[in-house]
Amino acid sequence: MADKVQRVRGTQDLYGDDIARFDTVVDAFNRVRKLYGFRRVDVPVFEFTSVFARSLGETTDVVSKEMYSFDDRGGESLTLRPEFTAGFCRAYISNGWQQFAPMKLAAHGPLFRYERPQKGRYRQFHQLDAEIIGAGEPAADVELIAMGAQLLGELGIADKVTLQLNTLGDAETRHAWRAALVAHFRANADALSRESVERLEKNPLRILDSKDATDRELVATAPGIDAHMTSEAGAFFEAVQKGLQAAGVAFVRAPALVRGFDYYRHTAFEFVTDHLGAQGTVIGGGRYDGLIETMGGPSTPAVGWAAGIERLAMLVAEPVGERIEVAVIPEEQSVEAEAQQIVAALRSRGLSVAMAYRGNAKRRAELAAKEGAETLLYVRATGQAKDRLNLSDRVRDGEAAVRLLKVLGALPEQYRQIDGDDFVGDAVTAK
RNA sequence: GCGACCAUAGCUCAAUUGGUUAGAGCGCCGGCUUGUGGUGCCGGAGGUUGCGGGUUCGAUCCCCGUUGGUCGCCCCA
Repeated sequence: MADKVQRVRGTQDLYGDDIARFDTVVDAFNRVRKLYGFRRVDVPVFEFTSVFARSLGETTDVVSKEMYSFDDRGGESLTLRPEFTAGFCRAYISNGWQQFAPMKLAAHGPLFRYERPQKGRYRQFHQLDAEIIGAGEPAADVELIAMGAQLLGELGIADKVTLQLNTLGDAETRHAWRAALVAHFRANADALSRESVERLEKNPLRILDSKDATDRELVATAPGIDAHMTSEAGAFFEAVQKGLQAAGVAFVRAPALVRGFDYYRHTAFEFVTDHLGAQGTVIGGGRYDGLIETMGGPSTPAVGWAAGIERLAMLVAEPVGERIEVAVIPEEQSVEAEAQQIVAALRSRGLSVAMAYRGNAKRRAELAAKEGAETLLYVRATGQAKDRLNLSDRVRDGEAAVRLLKVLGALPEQYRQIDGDDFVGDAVTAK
């Protein structure tokens, strides 16, 4: 139905558990990136189309058919960012950030790609992103990957994820390897899947991670990169592996692991899981030493990764939702003003408070319980100030007394003489 | 861009080989009960079965189209 109120395909309305999981991931990222000295940056959600077209490669699917591009009112072609890296590099060049190099940067936010939605894949999706710009040493790769590993550990999902590591070599290595692969697959082209025949022209490295069964047989006999590695590239990869071992980061060598975008060199890695169906990569990244220079900036080595927030969110344990600490329940309308004063006092002392103000006393209590409040404070219509309040704890676990005393201490002076008898189900004495 | 499966109340699902007023639970609204309270009971609102067409005496059920969802291919984090 054309006039139906509906959201755009591939977008999400996040609420409740969904957004709680989302926040769990982002909070952990912010905690961990500080431990490693990565500074927050924020770059625009849209850039000139050329920023992405040039960096990702004009022929890649992302650029040729998945970007949200549009002309603005001034006639400029703009594009909603399909990834973070290109924007980071553009900012690095635009702002002369080489004065700060090496920079360790972190960002998170929405990205946009016009793809068919499926599990773990959306048209507006969200990523965490970490980059080290201006450091060409293998120790930078190690630090970056170690941060990813620690993030997964703090999210409690390290046991569901494996780090796959490979190298794409330097330019010379990559060239030689690519030529050998093309020769190998071309010789067996008639046994190749139709998609892989196309890939042979566009991106032959991608044949290596084809899911087609017969492709996989050819991949198994395909030449590896190691035979084509220059001694410099080999030494670099060796140093990365040694560093990871020293840092206690477990990994497996994945000789068929390649990257989607043209700009990657040397280290390539993915943290993958088999818990998410077809979209198993949870963090993916690598080194992109030539990118900033090809975009018109100074020759700058760099390495980075991106992580799918939605994918990580699906892996983390059931989150505990946000809870109200105290529910204030005025027995009837006549005491609502008084209840409002108490609510204001409690909130100003840092307690999260909800006030029930609909229906009869019974209904109000139900609404309060629904907020998940641990502590209930009833305000009665009769008696002295100290008698009008009744404080009870709904959970009644070992911490109940602590919670009750906390609320009591935050009450306005005239209410503090509340009777011990008014506490329910525990031994608190308030006097 | 390609393929498979799915589409019933706000939500999760029923409806016996196509059969007459399409049901339940939860949620929502109202009432009663309950003297420290997410209880129990009663009642109520809410559906042109995604949309359009076809077959049939008759379609939630079968067929075609369309829109949307889910999963996979592709791509990629």
